[in-house]
Amino acid sequence: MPDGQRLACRIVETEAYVGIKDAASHAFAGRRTARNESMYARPGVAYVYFTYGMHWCMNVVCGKIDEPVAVLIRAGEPIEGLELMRHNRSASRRARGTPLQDRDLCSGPARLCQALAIDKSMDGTDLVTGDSLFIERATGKPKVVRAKRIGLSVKGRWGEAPLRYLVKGDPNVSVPARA
DNA sequence: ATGACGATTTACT
DNA sequence: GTAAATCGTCATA
Repeated sequence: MPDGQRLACRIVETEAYVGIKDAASHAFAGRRTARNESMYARPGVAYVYFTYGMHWCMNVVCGKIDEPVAVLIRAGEPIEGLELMRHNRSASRRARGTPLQDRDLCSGPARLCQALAIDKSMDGTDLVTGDSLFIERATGKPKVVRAKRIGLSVKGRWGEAPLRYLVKGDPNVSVPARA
């Protein structure tokens, strides 16, 4: 990070967007625009997009070149640099808000990006070889469960597909697994 | 050029 | 539970 402080979290929740057939994907039906160009890049690249007029979200591109498959990073467990994360997060939270808990730092796709200071400048960077933003191999074998994806407007097959993956029982997930 | 909308978050009733 | 916040992007014309 700019001031030398390292920020780290353990990814505990993701969602897959599986190509041009996926009606919920930004690349549905082969849509390819300036915004989602990174989805067509080589695997390991970050696809960072802006949404709702105020939020950034990050994906990891997983498909081959020209094959727009990506995984949205939806939540993480804060590991390192919590102080700076709190600062990053409280910047946008309105003054009277409730105190920021640790679990509020990275428990959502836009929250996580805000805590880690991820924005458009990270779009298209390589998360495998990068040094300013990167992903490390996981340690341990968490129990992972599947669920329907969150926040989609599409109905039917692609709205119902269980393409969300989350660590069972982890308090940092954005929305608890439904019973 | 214009209008509708969004892979969300937050506050409020 | 509902609704506001807020603006870049994209489809249509």
